[in-house]
Amino acid sequence: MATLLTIGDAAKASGLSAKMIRHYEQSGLLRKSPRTDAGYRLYNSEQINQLRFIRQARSLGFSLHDIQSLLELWQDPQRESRAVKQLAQQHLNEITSKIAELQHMQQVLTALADSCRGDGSPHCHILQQLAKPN
Amino acid sequence: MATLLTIGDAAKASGLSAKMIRHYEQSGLLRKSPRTDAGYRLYNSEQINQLRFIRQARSLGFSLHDIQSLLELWQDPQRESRAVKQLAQQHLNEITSKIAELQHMQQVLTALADSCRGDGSPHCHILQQLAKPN
DNA sequence: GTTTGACCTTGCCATAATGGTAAGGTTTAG
DNA sequence: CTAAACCTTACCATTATGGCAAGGTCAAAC
Repeated sequence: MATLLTIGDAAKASGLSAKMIRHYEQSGLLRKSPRTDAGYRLYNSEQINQLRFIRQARSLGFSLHDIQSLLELWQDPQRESRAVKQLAQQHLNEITSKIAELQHMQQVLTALADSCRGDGSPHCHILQQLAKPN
Repeated sequence: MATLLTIGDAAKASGLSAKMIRHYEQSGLLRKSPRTDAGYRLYNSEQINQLRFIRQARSLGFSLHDIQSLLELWQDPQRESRAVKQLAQQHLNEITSKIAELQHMQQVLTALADSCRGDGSPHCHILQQLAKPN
């Protein structure tokens, strides 16, 4: 029953690109997959699940480095959920800082844009402000 | 009166790194600066102002590509503030989308983390969820 | 006058994740 | 048999920044 998919089908099934699947293999995130005689990679359903796992973790913004740890934890029956939660919490902290940073930019930039007429005249508060020797 | 600074002092005065100043020059953002006989770059106060302009635009998240446009607009007395405002507005839109994307991650990840005990047991809702064939 | 430390120069490599392209082999359908 | 649609590897590009190395320069101290 072990249906084997070539990389293109594995890509479709997982939502990743074939390019990225190769890249994950080459960077050690995935074990080298078996090949046909012609050298084509083949994926079984367990590996498709791993690819989906990776895609979902990527969609939450985890780095490949973190995902490597997550995969190891996932496959370790002896894992402590503490370790997983800690990874998640750290990543959440990074997300939160990035949001804060972007919101700060957003706030400053909004104020600047609001104070620029945006018409045909050369006068522009945005440029004035950027040019100020703060 | 034209006080000339070497690149290290220009870096200190502008808040950029010497490395980046060279990089900006090499990538066409800045004109090639004059050199001493020994080949040291020299910066006058006008150029220091440009460097500050760049630093401030970078701190608002503008790409170097956008900054090139901003610099050109800044130096063009015939500019229309419309053009500047449009750049700012586009960048603001990108910032806003990124914030939304990060907030979505934050929300999903917070819910996941909250539902993980984070203790010594292997059971972990985070891993379960990542493994689900969504 | 020489040494020394703090500069400066260029050039190359690395990062993170992804896409593109090119040159060539394989498989499948017509 | 041929053409389309796959697959393979290898290399290059992106974005902004940092690091390192090998070597030239300058100023101050001795």
